[in-house]
Parts: sequence; structure tokens; C-alpha cells
Amino acid sequence: MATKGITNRQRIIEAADRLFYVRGYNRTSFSDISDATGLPRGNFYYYFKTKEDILDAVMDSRVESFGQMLKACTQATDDPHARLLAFVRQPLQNEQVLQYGCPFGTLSAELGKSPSAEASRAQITAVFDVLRHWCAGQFGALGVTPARADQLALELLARMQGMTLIASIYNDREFLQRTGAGIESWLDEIIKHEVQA
Amino acid sequence: MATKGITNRQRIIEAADRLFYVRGYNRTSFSDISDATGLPRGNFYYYFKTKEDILDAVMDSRVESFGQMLKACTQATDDPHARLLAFVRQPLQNEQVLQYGCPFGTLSAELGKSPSAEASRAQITAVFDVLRHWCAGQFGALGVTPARADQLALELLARMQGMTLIASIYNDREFLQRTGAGIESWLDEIIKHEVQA
DNA sequence: GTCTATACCTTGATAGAC
DNA sequence: GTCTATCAAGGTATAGAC
Repeated sequence: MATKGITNRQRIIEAADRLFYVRGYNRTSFSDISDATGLPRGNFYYYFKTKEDILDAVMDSRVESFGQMLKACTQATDDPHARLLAFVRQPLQNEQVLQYGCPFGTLSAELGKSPSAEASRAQITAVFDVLRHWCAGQFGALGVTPARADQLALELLARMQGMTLIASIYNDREFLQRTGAGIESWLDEIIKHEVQA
Repeated sequence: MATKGITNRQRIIEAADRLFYVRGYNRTSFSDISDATGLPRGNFYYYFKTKEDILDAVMDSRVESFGQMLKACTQATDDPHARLLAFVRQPLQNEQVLQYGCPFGTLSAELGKSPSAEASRAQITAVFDVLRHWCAGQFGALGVTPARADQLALELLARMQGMTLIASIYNDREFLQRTGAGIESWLDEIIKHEVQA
């Protein structure tokens, strides 16, 4: 029964994850999740106390799956530069980014206007911290100071967020590719000027 | 009577503009606008047929006021570089950007997940086009080709959007200032390498 | 654990008095 | 033009049968 319970719980999380991404958190209702899963509305409260609890689980799920992605980037090669390149290229191949934007960025923009700014903000930063620290780790491995590595990590995330937002607003695949290439060039410049070989 | 009508209409637009910014469009109700203006809920329908009509008016208002800002930038100096600098520095001085992000960027992220993607997307791009074309005009005045000017305009907007999003997520004023300075340096490089004096 | 039925509230929107 | 009263629909959440 534990496995069966986990299965339905997982179904809810996955459906909510998708819906929060394509419709937004506030515009996603229990009825929507019910339609997507086939589970009756009232059933959700057996697994989650409130809608915000579902959001928490979705956030955890996104952190987890993105952690997996970063792990794959880490294990694929020992070269931090190659790792960062893989990280930069990943949204460029994702078709949905053009339509719905970055799952983290758009959700953060939405939750940043939440009533309980305390709780939401902590969750948002927790998600971005995963990316931030991983990127900073790669820059650090390239030989810059920890403080500088963190600065570069934030700048990289900002560039990627700006890229995905503008690309999704204009639904402009060419801009996405061009700007992605620009970020790669920027990485090259960083390594050329700040890293001793 | 016309003036009185316009006055109340203007009150609604201003209150809605503020609420859409700090609470988001979907989470702002007629009751919220009623509380903010002191006008009864039912009264809104004398001025606007639907909630989306209020959104339209708010968008127009934002375009209008930002157009004024750009006009001020344009009239303040004849130097396109100085104009672009003023444009870049403008969000750096705005305290609310740290808390609620860019009014255009966050609203676009929210409306990009709207049901009627057709109508919303057109409005969003209309808003960003104002900024895009103004920036492209400045780059063009610096002497680059129209196509290149448009590319640079988009890149500038993307950088600023990324900057404001990350800054608001981490509520990091230092990052905002630092990244703003980085964008200014980037502008310098562009002019140095692409513009013939 | 799963499902149905429903309570209770807020929403956007309408009708009509003044 | 302004306001009150109210509607129907949809929201989250709960109670309780199975």
C-alpha cells in the first residue's frame, strides 16, 4: 500500500509540475490537476494538506530532477569549462522554453509576488541556490577565487534568464541560439582572461 | 461629467497598475481594486466591460508612461550612448525592482502562460517593442546597421531582464549595481569595436 | 486508501434603484 | 454616473461512506 500511495502522490506531483509550468501556479486549480490525473479532487487532501503543500512537493521535485541533470553534467566530463557549456546548451535544446520560459525563472517571477513573501522567497532562493552553487563550483574549479566564482555564477544565471525570457516573449528561436552562442563566447573570454593554465 | 468619469477611470487604472505589479494580474481581484480605490466593485463595469479590459488599459498606461521616460532620455541629450546609459541606469535607482522585479518582465512571464496566448502575447510584444525599437534607434544612431541595431537592442533588454530577475530573487542590491556596471562596460565595448567615429 | 458529496468562500459579472 | 444587492460559477477544503 505504501508503494501504491507513493504512486498516486507521484502522479499528482508530476501533473501539478506540468500545470504549474504551462498555466502558472495561481491559475492551476485542483480541478485541473484532477482532470490531468483522473483522480478526484477530494483525494488530493489525503496526500497534501493544502495547495501550497503541493507546490512545495513540486519545488522539491524540480530541485531533485535538476540536481540529477547537474550530476550528469558533472559526471560527463572532468573539464569545468565543458560542464558549463553543457549547462548553457541545455535550455537551447528544450522546445518548451520558447513557449513557457524557464521553469524556475517564470515560477520565481510569479511567486515573488506571493502574499507570504517569507516562505515563497526562501523556496525560490533554495531552487536557484542549487544552480548557483553548482556553477560557482565549476568556476572555482577553473581557478578563480570563491567570491569571484559566485559572482560569475550569478552573472551566468542572469544571462540565461534574460535570454529565455526575451526568447519566450518573442518566441524567437534564432535569438535563443544566437544569445546562447554569445554566452559561450563570454565563457571563453572569462577563461582566457581570468584563468591561469 | 466627462472629467469626473475620466478621473475615476484613471483611479482604477492606477490602482490596478500598482496591484498587478505587486500582487500579479491573476491574484488581483476586483475586491482588491475596490479596496484600493474606495470605489464599489460593481462600479468598475461602468468603465470597463471585463477584467481583461482593465489589463489592456493598464498595459496602455505602462506603455504611455514608459514612452514618456524614453522621450525624456531622448531629449536630455543628443548622444545615443548617453541615452542608452540613462536607460540602463533607470532600473538601478528604482527600489521596487528589487522587491517585485521589472513591471514588464514579470507581467510578461505571467501573461505568457495565459489561456488566450494570442491576445496576451500580442500585448506583451507590443510593450517590449516600444523598448526594443527605441534601443535599436539609439544603436542605429551610433552607426551600426539596422539589423545589427535590433540584435543589440534585444541583447540589451535580455541582459537587463536577467539582471532584474536575479536581483529580485536574491533581493541583492549589490548584484544589481555590479551587473548594471557590467552592462555599461559592455556598451562601451560595443561602441569601441563596432562604431566608427 | 479511495471516492462522493458538499460546505463555504471568493470570484467576475449583472440588474436595477437612485 | 454612482451605488447596492445579488447572481452563477468556480475556488479550496472537509466529512464521511466504502
